[in-house]
Amino acid sequence: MKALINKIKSNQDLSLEAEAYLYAISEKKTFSKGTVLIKQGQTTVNKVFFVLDGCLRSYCIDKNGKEHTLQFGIKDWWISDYIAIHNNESATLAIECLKASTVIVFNAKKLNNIFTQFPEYEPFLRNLLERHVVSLHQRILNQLQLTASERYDLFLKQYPDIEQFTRNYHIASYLGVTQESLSRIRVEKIKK
Amino acid sequence: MKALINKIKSNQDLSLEAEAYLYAISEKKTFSKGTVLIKQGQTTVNKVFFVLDGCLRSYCIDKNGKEHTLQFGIKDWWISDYIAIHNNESATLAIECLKASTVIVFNAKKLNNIFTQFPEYEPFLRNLLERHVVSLHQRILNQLQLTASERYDLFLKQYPDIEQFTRNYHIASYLGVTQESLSRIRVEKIKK
DNA sequence: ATAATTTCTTACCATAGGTCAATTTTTTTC
DNA sequence: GAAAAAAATTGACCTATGGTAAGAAATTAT
Repeated sequence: MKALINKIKSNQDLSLEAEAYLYAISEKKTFSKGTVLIKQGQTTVNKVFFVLDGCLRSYCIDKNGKEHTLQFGIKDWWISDYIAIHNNESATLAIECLKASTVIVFNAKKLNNIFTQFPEYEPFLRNLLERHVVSLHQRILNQLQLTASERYDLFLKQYPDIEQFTRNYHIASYLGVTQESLSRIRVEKIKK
Repeated sequence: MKALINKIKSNQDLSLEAEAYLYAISEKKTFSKGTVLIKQGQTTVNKVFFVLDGCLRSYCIDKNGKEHTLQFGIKDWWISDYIAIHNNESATLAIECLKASTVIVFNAKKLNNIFTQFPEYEPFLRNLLERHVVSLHQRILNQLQLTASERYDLFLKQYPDIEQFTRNYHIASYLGVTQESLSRIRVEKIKK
């Protein structure tokens, strides 16, 4: 939790009250590998996670039973089902721990109300959202213009240590290829 | 401009000073079809556009000379090269008018500074960014799980009137297929 | 309106990536 | 650490989409 507070403080001041409130609406928790934090289809999504340590993944299962990974959540990242929260609908995504992970669990509504009481948090969130938008723009452009192999290279650069925690099909479903294709791509890379 | 002010006011109050400032940092302009508002590679991007009327498009040209459309900007949408603005680098995208368009042009820096003087704008922007993030999440998931034909169907639902303004290759490059493939998809649809 | 230009369609072939199934390898469980 | 389960690889084949090129159609410019 201190990690998050310090992160915010590195960019702006924070009153003691504001800091206290953040503690009040959150809870540090550790989950074992395989724990499902949000289940696709559950009727309400009211939690947002800040990752202190470990590795989470958000994904959906389509009508054919195939998984598609939207995001990996590693140290210092936020993860949740923002589609469900924002549209106030049942969970479109599942979130699971790919390894034992320590996260700060926030109540989504309380976190969203923090701004009415402590507008001082606004710049922090604005910056966070902006960076998120930019990274999503980048991801879409990459998906449009790069081959599967190039996307895999980029992925390894962006998440240099993640392969220890993920199964190949996690990465494949993030890149938008089958696990078999990713396997072949990996073989090609080794050859070179 | 009134349209934008009213939009903000529909969700919150706005002081007269704050309203006046918004006028001060913006300028309503009309551009003819084909006008390039941002050129890919230009050294600085310092403008953000709010579309009052018309249709814009942001896209990039890759190393093979192929275009990839990131976004269409229609009535009431914001459009710019947020990648460049946020990373403070030269333009990664181009923005052009697909038809004669009236937009409000904002200075990006001044728009970003508006919050230090008028924090009352924060909730509006936060909401805007959140919705944007959610729609980008949706787009990524769609790209991962839908076929080109399904993505086209969805596109037509999301932008019911846009085909009047766009060339087929604009849409194809947004969906991530070649213009020839889109042409074939369209033929299949007519058959059914 | 007519000519020039751009865009769209279509036919043919090429290819990246998908599917399925068998086998090997790795990871988990007891 | 052995057995069971899960994941990764591999091969054979398949399919959706891409590439090319030429002609048709639509749009734009004169």
